[in-house]
Amino acid sequence: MEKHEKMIDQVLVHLFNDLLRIEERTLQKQCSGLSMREIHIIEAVCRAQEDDNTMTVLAATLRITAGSLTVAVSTLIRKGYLERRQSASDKRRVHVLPTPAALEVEKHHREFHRRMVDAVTHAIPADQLDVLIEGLRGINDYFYGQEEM
Amino acid sequence: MEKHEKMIDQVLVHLFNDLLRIEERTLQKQCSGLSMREIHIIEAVCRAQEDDNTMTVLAATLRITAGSLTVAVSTLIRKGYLERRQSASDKRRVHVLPTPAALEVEKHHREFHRRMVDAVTHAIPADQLDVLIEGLRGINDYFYGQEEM
DNA sequence: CGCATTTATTTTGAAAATCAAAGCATTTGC
DNA sequence: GCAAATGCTTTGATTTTCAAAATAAATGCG
Repeated sequence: MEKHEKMIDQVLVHLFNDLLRIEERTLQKQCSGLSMREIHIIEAVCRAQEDDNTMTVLAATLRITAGSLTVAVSTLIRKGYLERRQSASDKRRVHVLPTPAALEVEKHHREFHRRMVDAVTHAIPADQLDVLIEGLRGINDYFYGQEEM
Repeated sequence: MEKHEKMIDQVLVHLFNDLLRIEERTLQKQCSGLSMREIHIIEAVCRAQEDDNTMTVLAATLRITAGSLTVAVSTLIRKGYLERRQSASDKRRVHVLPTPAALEVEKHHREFHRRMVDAVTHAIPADQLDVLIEGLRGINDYFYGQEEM
């Protein structure tokens, strides 16, 4: 690979692998007693739209089985981060809701993301930001355009 | 967040999360019978320099304990992907080596990376690649500069 | 309506991943 | 040489995960 390509590969794989790891460590430091999987579940619950917070939808979002999610949600309820509420219109459905403790976790999470984005916008001159954005959008489109790659 | 910032966040977190997932799915399709952890271990073994393929070094690279690696390597040996070889100069050390089957897995892996990089270089005009790389390097520096964030 | 089917979730049982701590063998340093 | 350090494996326990079975509710069709 050429120099440019090496750099891109480096960034795609190692930087972003590490970013995820740093995110994990940062959040776990602030949310002691929670595994990363649990933090992700809390995140998904907090971000879910009204009516997209059922077990099946959340499990699909998190890409785990509903059975796995049931177990995880149960322990998060025991730990005081989530609540179950049966749907009134369809009693089979269970809506999962965040407690204030969960919202606090999500606040840390959003704060982390904001700082990450700040790091980018400060790393590049404003007039080149557009170019960067365009490039990123290209990558985005490419990959979402052919997931079966 | 502004539009730009949303885009950056989207790319940093979701795209690259998804990329890792796509990579996993692609490789697992081609290397049936291997878990993602196993594929990562094979990758690390294939890429390790001579003498960096000992248990302790590999475990550090993979960020798992030596104990976990011992178990995983044992099953990969049983499956025919790896070999153990005791160091002649220091009999405590164990070098882990890939079999031809492992090299084949790694070939798929490199091929995936090459296509990923191609996707990027095709998505962005060559003259703008530098800006992108500079931005990414900025992220890199920022995060490695304050890992204790 | 009433019964079969589908849908949403939980439970169960088992497998895999992981770790910390203990154990073993070898090397290093004094 | 002997104590301490090093490199690795084993052990025992915990966590995560899944597939499949079980449960319960809704839907559809005759």
